[in-house]
Amino acid sequence: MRTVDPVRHSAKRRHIIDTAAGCFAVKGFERTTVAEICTAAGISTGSLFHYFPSKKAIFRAIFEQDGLDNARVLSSASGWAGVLSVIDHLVAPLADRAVAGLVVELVAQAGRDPSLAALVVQNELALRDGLATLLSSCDIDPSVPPVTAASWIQGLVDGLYSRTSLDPSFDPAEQVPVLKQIVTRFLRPTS
Amino acid sequence: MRTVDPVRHSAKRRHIIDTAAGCFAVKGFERTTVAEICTAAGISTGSLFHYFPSKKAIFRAIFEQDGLDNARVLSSASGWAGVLSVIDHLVAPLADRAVAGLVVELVAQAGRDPSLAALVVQNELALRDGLATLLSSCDIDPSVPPVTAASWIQGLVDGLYSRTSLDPSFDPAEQVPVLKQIVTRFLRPTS
DNA sequence: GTCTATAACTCGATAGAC
DNA sequence: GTCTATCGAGTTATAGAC
Repeated sequence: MRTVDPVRHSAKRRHIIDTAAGCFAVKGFERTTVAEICTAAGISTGSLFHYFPSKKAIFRAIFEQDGLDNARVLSSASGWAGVLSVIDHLVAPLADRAVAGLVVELVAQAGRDPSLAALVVQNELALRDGLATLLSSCDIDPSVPPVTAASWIQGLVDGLYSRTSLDPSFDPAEQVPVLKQIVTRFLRPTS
Repeated sequence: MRTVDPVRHSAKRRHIIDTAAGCFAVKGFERTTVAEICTAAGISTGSLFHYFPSKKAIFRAIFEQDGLDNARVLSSASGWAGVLSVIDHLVAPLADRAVAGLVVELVAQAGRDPSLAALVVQNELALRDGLATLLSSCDIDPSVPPVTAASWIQGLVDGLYSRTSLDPSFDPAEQVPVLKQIVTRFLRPTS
């Protein structure tokens, strides 16, 4: 008889990931202690290490989850409206301004951990190719190759994150429509 | 009577800055030793510390120099051609792909050094405002505020750096014309 | 906790420009 | 003669091994 409910297990895992992401975003990776994550998540350290072997593993899991989320959103998107919905999904985390700091932490840690860097590259390429496939089915300017278009959508999203973290007067929520306008004028100049 | 030649002095300073920037770009800040910088620059450690009080000061000076360069280019630019020339200047460092790693180092160090972070913010805002002033004198879409347009040009340049460091198949030199096309379609949709 | 290796930084001396 | 640029061995702090 198995007493473990796989649904509960992954829900709890997800809860720890989300809580830890919030901590890392605010305080950075090194400065966040495992004890803080446990307190914030309302669990014991023993319980946490039942789900993750190390603090690094939690950090890594955040971005594995991110890759899975992107894949899910991509698979349920279609047409030009789908492209815009993927953009919405990519920028949604910025509703909490601190996540711009989380990305900074990611890049910093990736510089010190090649396997984390490999995960980042893998996620980026998967997103690029998924977006490119989606764009192929849209009525976009035929002079722009879909992979180029996809890369630049990623680049614009990167720019939104970068501006948010570097310019205190830059309000990402207010700038999302501008981002979509730029994408639209680039890829569908006549519409 | 002054025996110091200010031209020679600043030329040597500049030489050290450029050499160190190359080292930092390749190996990162912590992993490059001042001995390596000295060897690369063809000077002794004693000489290096005659020009800079610390290794951190050299790193900081790279971005102070960058801010000065940007200000110089901005002041000699005018009209739409000036906007494009500023973009050329901003992306020029990517001719050496390793500099994408230098900005990663900058972000990582800024996270640990508030005074460096302050310098970064100051440079970003100065560039934004300089670009906005330049754009005000251009014939751009009046529905886009110049400060918004300037921020997004910075965002696109950030995106180019970010894609270059994250996607090995992304060739920045080849993508610069695309960047300009995006900016043009965004700000001058009719031309 | 102690030890060692490494790397940032110091200092006194020297050479040469004015 | 004075003042500056240069040198490089020496000092000290620290990070990692055991």
